Amino acid sequence: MTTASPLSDPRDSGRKAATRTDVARYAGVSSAVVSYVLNNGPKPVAPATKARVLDAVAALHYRPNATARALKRGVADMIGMIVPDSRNPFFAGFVHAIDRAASRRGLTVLVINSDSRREDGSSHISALASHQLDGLVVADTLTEEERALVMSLGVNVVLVNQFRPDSRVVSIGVDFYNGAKEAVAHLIEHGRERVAFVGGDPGVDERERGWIDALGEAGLPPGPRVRGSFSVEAGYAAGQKLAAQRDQLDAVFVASDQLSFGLMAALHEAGLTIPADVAVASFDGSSESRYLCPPLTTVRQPVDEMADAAIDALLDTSRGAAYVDFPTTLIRRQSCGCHPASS
Amino acid sequence: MTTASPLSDPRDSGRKAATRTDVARYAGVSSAVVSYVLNNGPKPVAPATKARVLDAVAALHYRPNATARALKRGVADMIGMIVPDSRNPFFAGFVHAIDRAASRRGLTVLVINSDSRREDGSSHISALASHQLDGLVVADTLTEEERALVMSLGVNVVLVNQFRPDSRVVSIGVDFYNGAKEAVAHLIEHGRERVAFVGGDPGVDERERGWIDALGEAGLPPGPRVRGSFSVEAGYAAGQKLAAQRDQLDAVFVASDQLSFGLMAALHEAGLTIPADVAVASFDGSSESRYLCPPLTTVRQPVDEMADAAIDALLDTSRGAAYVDFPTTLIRRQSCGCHPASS
DNA sequence: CTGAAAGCGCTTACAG
DNA sequence: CTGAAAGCGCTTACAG
Repeated sequence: MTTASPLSDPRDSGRKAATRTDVARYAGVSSAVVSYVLNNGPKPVAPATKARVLDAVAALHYRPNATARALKRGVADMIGMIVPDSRNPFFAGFVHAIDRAASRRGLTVLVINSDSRREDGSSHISALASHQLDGLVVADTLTEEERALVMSLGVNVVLVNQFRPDSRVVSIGVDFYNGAKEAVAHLIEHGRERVAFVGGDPGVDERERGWIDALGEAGLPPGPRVRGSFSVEAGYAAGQKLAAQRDQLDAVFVASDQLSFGLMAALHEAGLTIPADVAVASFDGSSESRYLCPPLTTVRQPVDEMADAAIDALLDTSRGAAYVDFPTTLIRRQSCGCHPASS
Repeated sequence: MTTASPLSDPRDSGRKAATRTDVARYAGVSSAVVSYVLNNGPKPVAPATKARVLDAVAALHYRPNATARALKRGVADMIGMIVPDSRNPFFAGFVHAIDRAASRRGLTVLVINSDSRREDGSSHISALASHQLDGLVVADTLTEEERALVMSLGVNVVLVNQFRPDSRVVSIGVDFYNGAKEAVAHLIEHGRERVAFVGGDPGVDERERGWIDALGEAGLPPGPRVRGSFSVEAGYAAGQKLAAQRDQLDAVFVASDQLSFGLMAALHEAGLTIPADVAVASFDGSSESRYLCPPLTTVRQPVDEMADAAIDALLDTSRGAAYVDFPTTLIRRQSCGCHPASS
């Protein structure tokens, strides 16, 4: 049985890909010299020889085999990234930022969605690690068991956006607490006194604490609180729930843009006007937030800077465990009650 | 210089990862037998021996090296995917669907965003292909040169969602033409007579033809037409443009949900009511579309089915070049003028 | 049922 | 400046 694929260009079928040996033979040099030329070292090569090698590479359409290179060198010029769900705009943006930062350094990014692999326990993490990764970016909330596994992998790890940073590794995040506090304080400046909270699982989230404290400092009691997952659906459900108790709130602080997306849809369907009936302030600063109706006031996370720092930390192994907190920026748009700049 | 990283668990620092040889020695067998056990073949292994090997694997925390395996076998159990921008919800959904489909078959997906790598010409495609891929899913519009490169890679290729399918390979798409036609016909059923079009680059898009023909069959002339990229920003700009000539239209057919997202924001800002002033019908059926205000009427692409078919085509090399067209489904929500089901 | 050995395509220390 | 050779960690045909 031949492996010639009918899907590939007929002109190429049956023709095997050229290897370094083919190139060496064609150029009349050793395979070592081919490597020296292609890698610009570690040995110098005479210009004339180099030209011959390059000609051979072009003539044979030679493409180096990254797998063989990775096996020999021990690293694959590839970093792994674990996210809960890459469809979530916040993670989509983060993955993209990591991809750009990695790309600038000649690295490829291998992304694993844990939501589509949770069924096989933590084996997706091992599977990821088997690829000779240069490092691993974890943007997912891991169980203690998974954390232990990640630590034991022998690969550099950086945690991003964890609620509970780990003292054993580099963690990069934003100042959830003060970001949340600023947003809630802003709602209070608009005269809101019954500010609800919509967010994630109990106890782990600094944003919830920021919400309580901002209220407390203004002498206000916490409003209704709805916790769930960070999905649009959960936001929608929270919106329905809050709409049903609309007399108990005049504003909501939402822990993620994705949640706000669903929440605002539910509020609209219930006939509530934003911000007149309920003001909304959110968290993340996704690019979509600007296009919601009304445009969403949200606490921006500096995703590009965080991605850059994450890659740097991954590559610079001399750096010990540390927690790096990036500051957030409150983006004031209309959902909180601010007026459009142009009018 | 030691390579022990301060980022890894101190308990592991200095300890090198176990290899198949270590496991073999520990279990008192040959490395071949370790392979037979781990791969369930190709040779049978006595139960007692197998147990010893498994014990050794556990004791040494052995994890097979995927790179070495890929080098030896010639394939990496990995498929590549090229998308223009994984942040776009439509592509994010598609990547996710491909990831799930691949995951079910034990494959990993390596995603390349061409927008963050366009600068280096088509070298990102070669770089992708150097990883011993089992196949390549192309969800990006390629130049003729890039197409030629992809074809010459010697790797199975399937094109998804191309405006212009390629007769040389398997192409998987939806029936853009009839999907668009159905959406526009639906707007006409709502009594709209001046239906605008917002879409992509001139000439390449069957959705534009579907729009014209639906109008033509109803004896209606084409409304205003705005073309650009498929970004939210382009949709916003298109919305501003159409709002400025609001007297020339009473509906818009938009070629993608992402575009609709920006368009609706611009229409709202201009003080227009959807669907009262302008009805909107869109294309893609992203999960977000349901949460827009008002909920977006959109032509759904069966992304999961398409992803499954794409992976099947990639793996089944006996299948020749073909074009597979999936049917679309019109999802009627409120933006076209339909009333909510519940009221 | 088990093992010795070749080889996948690279890189690089070593020798010239 | 160039090359012969070892070796990265696997898989598998071949032999027992």
